[in-house]
Amino acid sequence: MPELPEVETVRRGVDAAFRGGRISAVEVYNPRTVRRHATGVADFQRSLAGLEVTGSGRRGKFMWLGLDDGRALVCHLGMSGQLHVVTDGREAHKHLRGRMRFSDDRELWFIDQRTFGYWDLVDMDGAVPATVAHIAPDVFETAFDPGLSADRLLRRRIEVKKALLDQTWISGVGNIYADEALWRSRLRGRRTGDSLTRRKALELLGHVGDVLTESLAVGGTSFDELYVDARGEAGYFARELAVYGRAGQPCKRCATPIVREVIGDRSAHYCPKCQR
DNA sequence: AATACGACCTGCTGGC
DNA sequence: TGCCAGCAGGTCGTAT
Ligand SMILES: [Zn+2]
Repeated sequence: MPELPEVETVRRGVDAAFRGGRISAVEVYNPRTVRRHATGVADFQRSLAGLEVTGSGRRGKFMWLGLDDGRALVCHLGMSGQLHVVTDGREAHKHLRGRMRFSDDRELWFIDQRTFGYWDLVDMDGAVPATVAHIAPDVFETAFDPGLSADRLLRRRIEVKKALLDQTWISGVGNIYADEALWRSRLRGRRTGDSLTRRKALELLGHVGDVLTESLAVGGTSFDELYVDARGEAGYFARELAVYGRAGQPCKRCATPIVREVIGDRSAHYCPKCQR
């Protein structure tokens, strides 16, 4: 569920709450939460206790908290993950997977219905954690090079929709914003990368940046309680969506009913008239 | 190298 | 009421 705007919204909330904070104890309630940590749950919990959160970072949908031992706590939200700043004594959530207590007794809760999200403690590899090094820069990073990215897309034989979901090409785009960027570009997701002009590829990348920026400005997209920010607040971009989840409803440009199809085992939504 | 596909989960909805 | 298929904001490992 959470794509770049949602993850960035969460990161900002967590950073504001815990930058400079010291971790006193960590509890993991579902071992899957720490499945990527090779040395296991006990080592994970023990290693974090006593460390200070020095800051935070994000690349695409991967976010992390920087720690004063030089490592990072990588947090991926998967399809349904949330991080909540808890300052009261609220009752445990049904999908509470992990809990981190700070020295001032505030807590960071990881709630995740489907358990595709995870926590991991990893060494840094330059600017990003080692386990994030294979992910391409997102469109907001200074390392992002639109010309280079466009050129790479033009050499791809896969559908553009699939390329947009490939986090090793550009990161941060998921199923919602892929469909929205394609609609804004008047491109069908079925088109292959090598069928685009360079100009069109650059236009697509521009729309990716625009839609992510606009969504972030209103806290991201929330359809239900599965996505809320670190304070439990919903985002408001759902009302701005042109195609995602709008099958059968009129295109906002030409009133033709939006069509749902399947590309690469994911739903895809488009206007059959004004997307080619 | 690039591409394709199943696996990993829980829960909700709609049809019979 | 029960049961089952289908669907959901993602990524990774393995096989071609
Ligand atoms: Zn249209």
